[in-house]
Amino acid sequence: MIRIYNTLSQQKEEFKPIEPGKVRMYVCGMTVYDYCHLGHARVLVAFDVITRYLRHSGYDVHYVRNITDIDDKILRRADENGEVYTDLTARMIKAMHEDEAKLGVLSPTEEPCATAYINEIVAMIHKLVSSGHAYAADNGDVYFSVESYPDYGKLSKKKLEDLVAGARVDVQEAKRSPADFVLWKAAKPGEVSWPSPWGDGRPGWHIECSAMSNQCLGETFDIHGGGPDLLFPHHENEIAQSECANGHTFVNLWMHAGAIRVNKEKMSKSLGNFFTIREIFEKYAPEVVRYFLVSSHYRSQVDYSEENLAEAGHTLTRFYHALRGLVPAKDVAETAHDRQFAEAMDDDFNTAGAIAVLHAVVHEINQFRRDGDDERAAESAAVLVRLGRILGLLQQDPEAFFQADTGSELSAEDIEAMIQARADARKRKDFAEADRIRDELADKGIILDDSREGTSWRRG
RNA sequence: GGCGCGGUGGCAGAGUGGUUAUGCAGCGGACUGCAACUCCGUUAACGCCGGUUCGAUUCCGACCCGCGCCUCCA
Repeated sequence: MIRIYNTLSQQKEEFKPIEPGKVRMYVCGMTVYDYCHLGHARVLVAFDVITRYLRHSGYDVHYVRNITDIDDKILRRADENGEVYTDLTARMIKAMHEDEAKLGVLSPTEEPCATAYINEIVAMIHKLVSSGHAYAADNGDVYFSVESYPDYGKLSKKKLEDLVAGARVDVQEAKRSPADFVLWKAAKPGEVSWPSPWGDGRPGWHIECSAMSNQCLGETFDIHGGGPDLLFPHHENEIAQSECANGHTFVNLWMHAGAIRVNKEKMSKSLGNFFTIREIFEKYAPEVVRYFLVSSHYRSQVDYSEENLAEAGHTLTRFYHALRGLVPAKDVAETAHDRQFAEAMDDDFNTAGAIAVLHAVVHEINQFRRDGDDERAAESAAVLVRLGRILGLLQQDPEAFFQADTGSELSAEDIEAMIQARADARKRKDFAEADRIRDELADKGIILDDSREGTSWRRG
C-alpha cells in the first residue's frame, strides 16, 4: 500500500487510482525561454522517481508533462535575441531534453505543447464564458471570474477576501475583481496570435494546463504535480477552470516538490540566484546531481552548496566502488532489503530512507568481498543495482563512472602507464618514486585504489 | 497582515510514545612499504517552557527562531 501526501488534504493518504492498476498523472513542465535550472531538475527528478516507483509497484502510469511554448517571457526573450520565437523554443526544448537525459529522467508518456492545443483551449474558454464563469473585458482580454467559483482557494488555503484585500494582487481596471485572472490575452500589434471568438490573441498560462490535461488524461485524473511555487496561483486556477468547465472534481491528489535554496534563499529566476543544470554539470557528474536531489525527501527544502554536492559525489563513489569488478548475479530472489526499500518508498516516496537501505546493501557487499565470497557479493550487487534502478541511480558500468573523461590532460593509456611504472618502482622497493607517481596523479585528479588484485584508478 | 511548512548529534538527513536511522567527519583497531579504499568497533541529537503519560525528541498548548506562498517563477 502506497501512502502519498496530498496538498489538498494536507495529510498522507492511501493511494487509490481511479482505474485499478492505472495511474494518470500530470506535471507542470517548463516554460521554454531559458535553460533548466536546479529547481527544474528537482521537479523533473522527483516525478521521475515517483513514476519509476509506481511502475515498479505494478501500475501502468500515463505521465503527461507539458511544455509552455507561448508566453510573455518567451516573446520578450525572442525579441531581445532578434529571433523568431519558435526558434528560441525549439532550441530550449532540445536543451531541456539533453539535460533530462543526462539526469537519467525518463521521457514522460506525453509531452504536449500549448501551441498544439489552441483549439481545445479556446473551446474550454468558450465553455467558461457561456456558463458565466468567465467574461470578455473591454480591452479584448478574457478573464476568469474567481467569485463564480465558491471553492476558490481550497488548495492553497487562501480566502478570497484576503486575496482581494492583498496589496500585491494586480489591480487592473478591466478586471471585475482584482483576483480574476486572464484566460485569453488580446494580441498587441505585430504579435503572434491565433483567432478566437473574442478576437486574435493567445492563451493565458493557467488555461493551457487545464485544457491539455483534460485532453490527454480526461476530466478527472489521479495525480497532479509541480513545483512549490506553482501551488498558488497556478494550480488553484487550474482547479477553478477545470471544475467550472467540467462540473466535477479535477484531480484527486496534488503533489508539490520542495524548493531549492541557495545561501538560505529560494533559488528562482526572479531573484536571479539560479544555477542552470548545465553549469552544475561542468563541475559535477550528472548522476551526482541526481543523487544529491534524491538523497533528501521530495517535499523538503534542500540547500544547494558545494559541500553537499561534494558529499553526494563521495557517497556515489562509495556505491560504485562496492560494485566495481563484480558481475551482478541474475534472477536473485527478493530479499529483506527489497522489502525494507519498498517500505520506505511506500511511505510517500521516502527516498532518504530507501537510500539508507542501499547503504546496508553496500555494507553487505563489502563484507562478502572481504570474506572472498564472490558469489554472494554478486547476488547483493544485483540487489543494489535493481534498487538503484528504481531511483534512477547506479545503472552505469562502474569503470565508466570512475573514468568518465572530464576533459583531463591525461588519457587512460597515460594513466595505465604511470600505474605500471609505480608498480615496478614498488617491486624494487623504490617507494620514493612510487609515491612521487601517486602524488603526480593525485595532482591531476587521479585517485589510485590498491588491492590484492592490483591497482585500479578513478577520476576524483 | 493572512495562509502554510519546519527547527534532530560537528555537518547532511530519515524516523519513532519506551529499543542502532543512514552517510560524512571524529575516535580506537585491522589491512598497507606509507597512504587511500575497504573491514571491525565506537562517541555523539532531538529549539524553549508547560501539560497529558508509568514514560515524550515523538501527542497537546504557549513561546522563540527559520523558511515558503500571498506577483511571472519548478
